[in-house]
Amino acid sequence: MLIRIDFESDVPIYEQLRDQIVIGIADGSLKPNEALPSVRRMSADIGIHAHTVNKSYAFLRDEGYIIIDRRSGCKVAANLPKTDKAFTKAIKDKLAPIAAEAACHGMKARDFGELCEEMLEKFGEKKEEV
Amino acid sequence: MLIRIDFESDVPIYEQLRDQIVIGIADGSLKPNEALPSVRRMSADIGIHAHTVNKSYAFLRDEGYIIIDRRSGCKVAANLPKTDKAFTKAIKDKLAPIAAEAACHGMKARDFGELCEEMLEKFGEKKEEV
Amino acid sequence: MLIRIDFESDVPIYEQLRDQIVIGIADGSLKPNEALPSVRRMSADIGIHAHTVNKSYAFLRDEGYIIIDRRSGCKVAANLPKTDKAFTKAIKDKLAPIAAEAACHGMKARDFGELCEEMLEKFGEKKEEV
Amino acid sequence: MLIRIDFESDVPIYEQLRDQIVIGIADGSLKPNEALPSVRRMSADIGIHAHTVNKSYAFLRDEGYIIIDRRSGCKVAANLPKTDKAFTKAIKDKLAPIAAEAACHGMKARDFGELCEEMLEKFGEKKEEV
DNA sequence: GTGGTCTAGACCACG
DNA sequence: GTGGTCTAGACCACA
Repeated sequence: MLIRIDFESDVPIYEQLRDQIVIGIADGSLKPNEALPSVRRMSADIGIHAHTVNKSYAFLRDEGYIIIDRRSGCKVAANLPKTDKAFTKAIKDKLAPIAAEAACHGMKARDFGELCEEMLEKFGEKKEEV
Repeated sequence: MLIRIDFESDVPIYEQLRDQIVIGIADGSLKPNEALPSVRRMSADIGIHAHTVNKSYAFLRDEGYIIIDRRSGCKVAANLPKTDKAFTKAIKDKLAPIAAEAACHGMKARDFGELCEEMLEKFGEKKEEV
Repeated sequence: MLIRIDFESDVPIYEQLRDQIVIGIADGSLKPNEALPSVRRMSADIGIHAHTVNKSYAFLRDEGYIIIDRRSGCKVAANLPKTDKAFTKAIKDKLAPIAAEAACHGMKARDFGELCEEMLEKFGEKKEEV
Repeated sequence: MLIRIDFESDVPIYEQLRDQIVIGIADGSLKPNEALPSVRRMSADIGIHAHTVNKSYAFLRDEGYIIIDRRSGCKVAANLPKTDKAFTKAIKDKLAPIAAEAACHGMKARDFGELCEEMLEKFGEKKEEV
């Protein structure tokens, strides 16, 4: 699980870290029940404050991606959350501005759909390799 | 062109406004060459400071969505930017964390692709109605 | 004398007009003693307020490029101002930020000098053609 | 790094500040990777509002001169932007009105070229001293 | 009328 | 501590 943070990005570091862990789970680099590096370890590895790692982990826990156990550390949740109505709505809200940008730039609905589909497929492929 | 700002949201107001204008252009509520409300007018309408509106407009101008004409204020660009390599990459970067979330929630690539495709189609439909 | 104004530019229109007239004098499109279009005519031709043309003309007069005669209209000055110490200093001040940009972008002094020299030579060539 | 702002000038303060920082980078007063004063510090030092400094910094960032690091504030970019076609064109556009003025004042192409060359050379000399 | 600049000062997120 | 956001309101240049 390689984490790459762009310190010059306008995206907060804790959010970049959270995103990359979610991507790691999606593509199988991180498997259910697999242990995550401890907060201290992770912060040392990528050179950021433990505080910041903590924030990312807390978000991931609240979203159901990971389990934080005071004694045994963190691990990826065995049962990842499922797609439900609320989740679909949340996804749509996040997608709306991006889809609008694509539409303004003259992208065809079909092409956009395929591009999105491919992105998910890639996660699936990587997962099988692992 | 109805603008709705969520003052509770952690998304900056100027970004919400920017997003909604892009969506407005995408769905045809705002047509190329159509005039936008003046900075003062918009700020009064939605109850935010003129500075904030200004910032949104400046972003939209830099991204090629609107034109700020020295004589007459702001209007939607006649020639919206086209899809190019850089844009596709930017879109993919924005999409990645969302796609990963969907994957983690067990969404099928096919379903995600269709969901995305439908979002763009909706813009097209609304546009034709207008 | 063809005038082209970019209404979307952040450079004020009166300044664009002033600049283009100076360029016209430099390249010989406008010769000493030649009459300029009246304020009214110019404003109608390029579709801007007479007020704005007036401002440009007033600047040009103050800088010694043109003569404004209440009765006979405007004409290019017969004796254009000469290079003196004050002018050289003014030029340098305007040049400084541009030169600094060039330096930061790794441009060689020699190349920058040649680029500048060529720009002036072009004016001279056009002048001879006229 | 001494900053001098002319509050009487018609050139916006944020632009004066931006220009002076670019000049500072050009002449070596500010070296790549060197930290810039924080927004607050700079605003206190030169007696202008933090907003105004912020605007200058944002411009410099967009132009590639400085890096805004989420952790430690601002520093001069390690890899300054290079001269490309777009940059050369931008330079020419900025140079055109100045060159025209020089031509009107009877300056020889050769002299103008040398004057420009010398300006860049000065930056180089100062840089070596540092 | 328009957008742009600047100030003053509050508040927040980030690290 | 840092930069970023937002408000409030003054003032200006432009057209």
